[in-house]
Amino acid sequence: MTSRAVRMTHSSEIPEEISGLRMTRQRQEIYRILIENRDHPTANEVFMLAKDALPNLSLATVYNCLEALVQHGIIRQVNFERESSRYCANLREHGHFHDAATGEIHDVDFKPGTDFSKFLNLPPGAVVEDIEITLRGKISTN
Amino acid sequence: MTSRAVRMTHSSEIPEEISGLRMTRQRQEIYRILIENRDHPTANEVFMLAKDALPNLSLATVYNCLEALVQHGIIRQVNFERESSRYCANLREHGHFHDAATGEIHDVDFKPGTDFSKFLNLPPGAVVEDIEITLRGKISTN
DNA sequence: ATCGGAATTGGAATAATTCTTGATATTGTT
DNA sequence: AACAATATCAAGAATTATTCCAATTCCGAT
Repeated sequence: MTSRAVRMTHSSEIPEEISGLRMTRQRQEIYRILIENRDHPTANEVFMLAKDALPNLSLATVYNCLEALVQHGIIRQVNFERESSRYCANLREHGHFHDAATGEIHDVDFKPGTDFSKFLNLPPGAVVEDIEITLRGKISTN
Repeated sequence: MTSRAVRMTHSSEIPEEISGLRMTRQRQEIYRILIENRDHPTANEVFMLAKDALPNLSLATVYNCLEALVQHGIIRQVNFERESSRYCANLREHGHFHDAATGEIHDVDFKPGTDFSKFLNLPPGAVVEDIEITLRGKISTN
């Protein structure tokens, strides 16, 4: 009873393979870190978090793994301004709110059934494949 | 009869000063290029376009000028993925549509009166200062 | 005309990411 | 199980956009 996309291993919660991508120890660990760590870490932050499980991991490998996971639609890459890329295991369609005061990034879900392109004057013939919504502001605590 | 924000020079269409920023020859030229050139050029593209009017302009100056213009709200900086920053003299609130096939970037106006934050589940207390909408797709010609 | 602060220049420095290469590991095939 | 083919990994070099820095140069106010 192996599902089409995912094959489970006996020893771990993370499958051996996800949507055609072989889940090596490095990829598993990096994916696990992103699942447990929802604050949109950078490649370097992932690298540091992974180091104690995989002491001789290299940063290049972190980049390779993140790239592979992104390419296979397993995680998302998030860019804000010209800062380092951040990575995110939340695959729901969502935007990001950047708290200018703390630097924190919060996921922002779209209210169900919202079609943003309805509110935009798109160029004629435009077919939208992807929409990215990023908000900047602060969180007032009063 | 000098207006508060803008003082005109006799020889050019571009004011000597805009919202408190002294418009030097370099800043004028760079601003002029962005007004005439609505395809969101990069700093380097601006540099090349400005070279014949200002032969000994340096790229660092282009970056300085663009930064000054952005800081004073005279132009906008636009980032897409991890590509070079692009610059844009269109100050209307708008998003960007990236044609994946041609690489072109089209401005996308918001339909009047649209409040996008109404369709987002923002974190409690969030005060939105800025919203950025970027679409990716292609333009079908049939 | 002079003085001081701002702007410009050119080159060096930085930082994130990508590339390269050789070593290892994994898979499919016999 | 052995082998070849392929994929992955590690380490460091290379790249690219951007920023920094120090030395002029420019401009406006006195």
